[in-house]
Amino acid sequence: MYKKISIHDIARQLNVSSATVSYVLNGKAQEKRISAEQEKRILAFARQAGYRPNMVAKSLRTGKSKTIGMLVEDIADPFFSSIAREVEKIASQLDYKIFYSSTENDTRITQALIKVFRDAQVDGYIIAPSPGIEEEVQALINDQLPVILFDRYFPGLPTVNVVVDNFNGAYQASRHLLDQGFRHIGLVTLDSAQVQMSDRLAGYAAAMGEEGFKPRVLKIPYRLPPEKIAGKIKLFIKQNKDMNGVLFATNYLAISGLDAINSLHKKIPADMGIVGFDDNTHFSLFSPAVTAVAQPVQEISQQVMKMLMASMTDIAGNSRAATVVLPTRLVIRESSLQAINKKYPSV
Amino acid sequence: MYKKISIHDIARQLNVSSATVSYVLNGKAQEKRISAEQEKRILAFARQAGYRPNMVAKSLRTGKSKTIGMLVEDIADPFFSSIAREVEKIASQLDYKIFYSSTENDTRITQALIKVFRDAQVDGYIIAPSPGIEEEVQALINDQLPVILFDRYFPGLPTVNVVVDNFNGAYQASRHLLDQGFRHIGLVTLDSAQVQMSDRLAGYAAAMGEEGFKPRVLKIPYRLPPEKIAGKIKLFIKQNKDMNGVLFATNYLAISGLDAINSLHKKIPADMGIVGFDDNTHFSLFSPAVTAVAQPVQEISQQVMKMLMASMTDIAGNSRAATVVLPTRLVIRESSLQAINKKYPSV
DNA sequence: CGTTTTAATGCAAACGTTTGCCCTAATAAA
DNA sequence: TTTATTAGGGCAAACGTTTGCATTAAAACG
Repeated sequence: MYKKISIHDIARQLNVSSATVSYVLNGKAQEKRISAEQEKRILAFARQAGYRPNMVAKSLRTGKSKTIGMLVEDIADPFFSSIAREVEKIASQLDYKIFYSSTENDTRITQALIKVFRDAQVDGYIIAPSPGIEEEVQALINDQLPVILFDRYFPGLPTVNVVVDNFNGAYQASRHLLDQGFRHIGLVTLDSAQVQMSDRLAGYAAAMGEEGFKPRVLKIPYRLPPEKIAGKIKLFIKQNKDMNGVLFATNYLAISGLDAINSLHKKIPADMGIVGFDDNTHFSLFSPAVTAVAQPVQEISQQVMKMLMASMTDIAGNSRAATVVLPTRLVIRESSLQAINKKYPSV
Repeated sequence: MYKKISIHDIARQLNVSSATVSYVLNGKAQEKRISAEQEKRILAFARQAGYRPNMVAKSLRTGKSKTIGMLVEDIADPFFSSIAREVEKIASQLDYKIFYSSTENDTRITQALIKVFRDAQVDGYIIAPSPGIEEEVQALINDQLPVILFDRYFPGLPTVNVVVDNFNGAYQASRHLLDQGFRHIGLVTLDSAQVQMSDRLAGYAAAMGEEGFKPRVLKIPYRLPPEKIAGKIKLFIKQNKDMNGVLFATNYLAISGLDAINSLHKKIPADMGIVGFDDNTHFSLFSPAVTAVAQPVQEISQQVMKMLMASMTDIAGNSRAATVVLPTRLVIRESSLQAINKKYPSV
């Protein structure tokens, strides 16, 4: 195995101490009053010898790893992977590396992953928390470790959170369907008590309430395979004969929902108007194109990184709990346009 | 800041040496003949004290980081993100963590990222190489570092590669279009000399050759925004009036292509049959559903990890260069069915 | 009873950095 | 001429492990 050159090797070759080399290489020559001449020599030698610092040793000594641990629900989910992409871009500019892992929204898995990150001494945590990890998150806070939660959070914990306005997103989507003349609207959501889901439910319910309609909600268990989801949705539709609109609370529920509606030979939007939560690159290519509540991926990522960097540079624990709420954007496409409007398919 | 307990702390408390503690904690008690009694004591104490090893220190001493660096073209691309997902799953079972980064298929970026990984002392590299990084890859090989290339590779380099049979994939797709009666078929591909692309081109050309047709190829420059891509494709179609079939060499080219064809008001597949390379969860929901050459994501990931682990456990440099070629699967949907077949839309 | 073996453990170096403190010579101040 | 200062840099500990090489006491051997 090849051998990398160390700071000591440089020191020996140049007859200086490794301290001097270290100072120079860290740009502290001035501050430490190393002569300009030495500085040149050392820099030149290091460059020519292809010196590369050993980050591991550096980490051991400084306690900083220049690494961030990021926990998402599923890195293959387009929402999370596009956030990961943006976060990575910003992180690399700031000279940070990222460990990603998928939690599958599972408590045990998430707990284990947090442990792994701790062992690896990551400098900061970016987490889309799964249910039941309040204690672990609290422990991170207690240990003064920088943590940002995103997409959802625990209302009781003093964390820094970055989320979208789920209530309004769902409210607007529901209002839009109502305004388009769909009166009997159902909500297909996850059987989850997580805040992002209950907010969406509340937003939907609020809009229904305004019209004096009572909500009809289908809650799908987590980790159900797509066919089963479609099956449940079919049943839901059959059991609500007069339902002529559906709001889907997540990306993949909408996908399964489309399947279900198609297989019932209902026409969208003639027979049923639909809106999905969380936009998708492909929704515009579906036929009909699917209306969706778009999340500002780039802003979310930027806020996450901004808040994380703030937490990391703050004098330990100085960063206050806070929740950044970003607006969603309703992207109106064909799937939610009432027949009367379809004469002008300008969208 | 809180302070984690170290092996020395345990040793002190228990009046043993840190060596003993280390042995016990690493399961070498037997081998090092630590008495069963001591073993119990130490294990019990460590557990109760919540001891967690410092991976950084461990890495420094052993030279192993239990970390893998993975370079993909774009983590937000569903193909790469789903591979990342599988790889992560296997890796975590093997107790490895993963750094992912997106190269954007850019030489400079990739070079920089490889440097970052080297500095971080990753134990192995999984790379979807961008053009122009032959030297860096060769350098990794020279330094006996475990490297697996996937999706594409450099035919000249003695690396371990995991790819799909791009030639046959494209050949079968082209044959399928021909067999469905589409005679004048174009290929929309990337302006890239990378092996996966040239293989797809060759497969397409071979099928055309069998029928005595001459290929018509549109090469799209890298990193062109979707609208521009669509524009070029429109032009391509206009300039080839008799063209009635198109094979798209990548996922996102197909997406832009659909846009282009729609805006020209051509009907798929009546006016034009199409097939995309690389399947997508949503292709089945498009209207018409899009035929695609599916890549075996799971197998790719498994092979990648298998080969990587083999490289890592081999006595340095013992792992021979090899190229694992996995078959693709043509998923036939409506977009490639000639009118005559559409009477039986059984697919 | 002297000599080997073996069982059970300890010592301390090493991994490559960073950093608080020390040292020496020369210059400036008094 | 003393005494402070300053410039320029070196020493060595420390970060938390792992591991080659002792070391010691008891047991086994001859």
